[in-house]
Amino acid sequence: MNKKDKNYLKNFSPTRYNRPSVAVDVVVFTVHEEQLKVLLIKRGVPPFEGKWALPGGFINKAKDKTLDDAVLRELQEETGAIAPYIEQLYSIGNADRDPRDWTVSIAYFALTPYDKVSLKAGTDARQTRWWTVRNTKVNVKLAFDHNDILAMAINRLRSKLEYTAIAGHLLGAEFTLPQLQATYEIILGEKLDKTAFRRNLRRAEVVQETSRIEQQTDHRPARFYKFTKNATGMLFFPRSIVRAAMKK
Amino acid sequence: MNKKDKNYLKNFSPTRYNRPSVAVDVVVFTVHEEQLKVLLIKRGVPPFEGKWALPGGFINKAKDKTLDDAVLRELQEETGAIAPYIEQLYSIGNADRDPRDWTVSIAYFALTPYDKVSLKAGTDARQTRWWTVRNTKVNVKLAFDHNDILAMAINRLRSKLEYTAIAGHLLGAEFTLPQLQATYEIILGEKLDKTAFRRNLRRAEVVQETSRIEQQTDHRPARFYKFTKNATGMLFFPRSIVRAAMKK
DNA sequence: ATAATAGTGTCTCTCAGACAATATCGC
DNA sequence: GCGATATTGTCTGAGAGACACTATTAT
Repeated sequence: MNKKDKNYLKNFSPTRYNRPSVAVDVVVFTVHEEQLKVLLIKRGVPPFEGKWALPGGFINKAKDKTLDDAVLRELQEETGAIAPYIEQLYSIGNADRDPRDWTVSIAYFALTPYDKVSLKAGTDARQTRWWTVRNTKVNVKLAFDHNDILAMAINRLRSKLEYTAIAGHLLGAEFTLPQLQATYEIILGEKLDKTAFRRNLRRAEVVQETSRIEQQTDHRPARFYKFTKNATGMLFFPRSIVRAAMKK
Repeated sequence: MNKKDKNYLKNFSPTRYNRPSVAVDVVVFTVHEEQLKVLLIKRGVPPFEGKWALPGGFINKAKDKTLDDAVLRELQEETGAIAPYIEQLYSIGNADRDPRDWTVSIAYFALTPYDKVSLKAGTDARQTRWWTVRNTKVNVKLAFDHNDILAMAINRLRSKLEYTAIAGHLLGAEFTLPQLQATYEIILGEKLDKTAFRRNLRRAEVVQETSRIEQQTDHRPARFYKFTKNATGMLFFPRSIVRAAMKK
């Protein structure tokens, strides 16, 4: 920073301009009981009091150094959840989406295994629970434009499954290949070919055998696998892992 | 909105909380003289006075109804450009990127034919000009974290060429197939196979013949084509149009 | 042995990439 | 015709999708 900049900053007032509000919202997904689920909270304060909404809230300049900090903080505060995978989704901003003010929401989407989230029934009247996703919707009208954000997140999730292994973040550290394939099928809503699925996994070198085998099945037990790298989110397939989904 | 909401809003003060600043920035690309170019402006005021930067600026709640409004307004005000294709890129927000304040920037990227932009040398000291992109960079250190945003935009542009026809927005309404292929090759930095390129275009049904033919060439003249739909940005290929680029 | 699911082998048909052949302009 | 580039045709190897076959558990 040069001298002129310094001088300018001395006279700069951060509150001089009329600013929009800035919030972050998170779409947290999991898969449980053969269904794709999304984490929602019931709002305890206006506006939209009593309506279900995505977890989120306003940036706190004192607590948050970055946008990502804000997302993790809100998620922790509102749901107690720590999602192993988070990525930015889209930003929406306009004069009408929040009755209080011109508001920008930076939306994120996150993936977590079902059993990593313990929904403590908050001390206040607020409720948190998983809602089943059907097609690109939940069966409830959400606060603000959160139905739109949810639909976007679902589309992003589906298209990312085409060429990444991020669905692994919905399972535990070790998983069987039938489990992994079932996860893909649940989210995509269609059956995949076993041979092609495994061939693609093998070629992409994203999973590796463990010595562990399923116990007490009434059929041939499956072997457990784990992902090869820490950065599961960055596991790209050389070709689409679910080509079938691209057909139609 | 219910009664309780209304009552709440009456007492709501938009300036009560300490908010971050919100800006939009645009990475405008074109192709000219066999090179990918990006539109930059020289800053006329602190901070980073005299440094080159992406066009952009703060949201104006009075003038802008939406984020997209803000982008188009800033682009028009600062460069006189009207880009036929704009999409949101990414949002960056933290305490350090702008010395004035905790700032969120919502970055966009845009495509335009070279001759659609007339760079009027602004009445103030501000300069605007096209800079050549080499690899994922321009040969200058930009203000703020704009080098990072630029790199992101270039990567997004390249990967979008794999499966969409958006490069068409860099050309005029009518273009020859060799021109279109050359545009892809310039941006991707590698030669593409002519047969495969045309076969993919044909299968995707994204272009259609016109009756116009090149004039005064010293070789066989090429036919002009146009895109089949208005929404050129949404032209998806059933397969990657430039498979070669995925090899390596 | 049977039921049930895990895991593998293999065939076929499509298609990407390579390259050759042909077409059409100015000179 | 010649040089240059546009446009089309064809061959070949790789790989996706389909489906049959083998493996391993409990009963």
